Amino acid sequence: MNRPTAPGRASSKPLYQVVEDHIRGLIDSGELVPGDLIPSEPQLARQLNVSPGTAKKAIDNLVWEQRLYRHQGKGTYVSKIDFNNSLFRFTTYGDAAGQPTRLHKETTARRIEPGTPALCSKLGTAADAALLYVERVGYVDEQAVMVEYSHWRADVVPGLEREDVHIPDLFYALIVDKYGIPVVRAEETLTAGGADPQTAAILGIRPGEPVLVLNRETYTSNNRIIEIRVSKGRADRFSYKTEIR
Amino acid sequence: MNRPTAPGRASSKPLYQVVEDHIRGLIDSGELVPGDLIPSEPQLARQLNVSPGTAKKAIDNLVWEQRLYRHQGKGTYVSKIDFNNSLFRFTTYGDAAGQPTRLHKETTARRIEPGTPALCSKLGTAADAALLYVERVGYVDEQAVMVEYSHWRADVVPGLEREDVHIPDLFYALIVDKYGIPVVRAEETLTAGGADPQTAAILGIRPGEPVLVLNRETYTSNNRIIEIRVSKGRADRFSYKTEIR
DNA sequence: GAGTGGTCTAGACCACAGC
DNA sequence: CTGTGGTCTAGACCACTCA
Repeated sequence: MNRPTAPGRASSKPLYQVVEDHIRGLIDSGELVPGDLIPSEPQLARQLNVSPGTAKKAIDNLVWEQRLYRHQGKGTYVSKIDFNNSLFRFTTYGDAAGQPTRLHKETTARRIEPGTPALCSKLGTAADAALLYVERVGYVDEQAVMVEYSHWRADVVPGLEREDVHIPDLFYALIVDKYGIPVVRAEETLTAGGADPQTAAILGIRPGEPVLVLNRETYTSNNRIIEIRVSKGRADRFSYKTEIR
Repeated sequence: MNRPTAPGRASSKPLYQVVEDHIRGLIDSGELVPGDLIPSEPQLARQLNVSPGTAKKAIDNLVWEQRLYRHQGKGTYVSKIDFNNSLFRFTTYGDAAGQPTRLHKETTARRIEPGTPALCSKLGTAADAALLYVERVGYVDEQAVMVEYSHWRADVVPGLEREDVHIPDLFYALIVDKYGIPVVRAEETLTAGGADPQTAAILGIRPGEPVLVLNRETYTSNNRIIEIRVSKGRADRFSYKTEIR
């Protein structure tokens, strides 16, 4: 029907990239949200007039990028965000064995309060808009090892300020399941700092002692930020490991 | 010659993984070192009795893992280690613009000295072996922002203790070029800590003030460690950023 | 059994590098 | 010119999931 290696025109882009862009568009536009099933390989191939192998290669690339995942016999889905990739992965540092002990979080404060101009600007709200503030403490073996200070757009999580709404360890499960808000990605910046008095009191260290500081901005569809979070952890209990090649 | 989808026997491993393992073996054994050209796709296919497409897929995977890189028209090579992937990437934090200012390093001390038992054990030497100690300071705009304390197996870098041997900013270029030692990979662990007196004096901060601490172990062929390094950087000048999806 | 992805083959033509 | 990797096609059979 159409010439095998015929690029649409003007040489230009490989066909599999056209397919990739098509899928990426469906995701970025919000037409497909995390957890959705995408069209099957043969369907995509027919829709975009390419061979099945080319459609497969496009999907392969997006699977590599972790934007999609496959399930043999069922289909290919849009990835859900995986906070196990967070830089704030816990590693039992001082403990004898090297196994990653479970971190348990408790909500220690939550309220609606007016946001600072900086926060509101990033969240894309009016400069004096009310925000939901949530403070949570992470424990390992009864010992407080981290604190997180989190600000949300109050309009996207109505009712969450009520004390009787339980916040699970995996905050985002609640957001996705209860509010149906697609959490698409997050950006994290890791650095070190001295403990402020509040943090020091919670973690049981002296003010000024070193802590790891993680800033996170969480995004929903259309590149909108819905949460800004600062986490601080005891330096003797957190570290991050990689391999360079 | 052999049945198309016939797995060697016992169902077992996909053919492209067999090819991957073969190449990985060549690399890990030191038979191929970083920079070497690997056999071409058709050659690999013939050697291992698979179709060219399968060989290509195996190479694709290894390229994705960054163990190989392709150069169209020339061939496929074994990757050189890329320390730009280091967690200690510099980000001009306090500076107005966001451009990554260049970090300049100077060697401030080097000598042969007996290693501690812990160091010698990791480096695989006798418990009291002499090690090469190198101390370097990193500057940005004349300001010291990081220090690195490094220990090397003295036997692999003979003569490096002499003051007249210039150490370039990219230490590893010297190791690879002058000594021909393949630097294969490195492991890094990032955490925070308080500045020790020596570090504090160099960085111009008060002892105990927070610094980012990066531990690195550098590997050559056959999984042998040749260097153990600790880097400490001013917390207000270093950070590490990622995206979670 | 129908549909999905997973593996594998066997070719085609193109673009680039180096002689 | 030859050899390399880069793209693309058109099929085969297998393994899994679900109705």
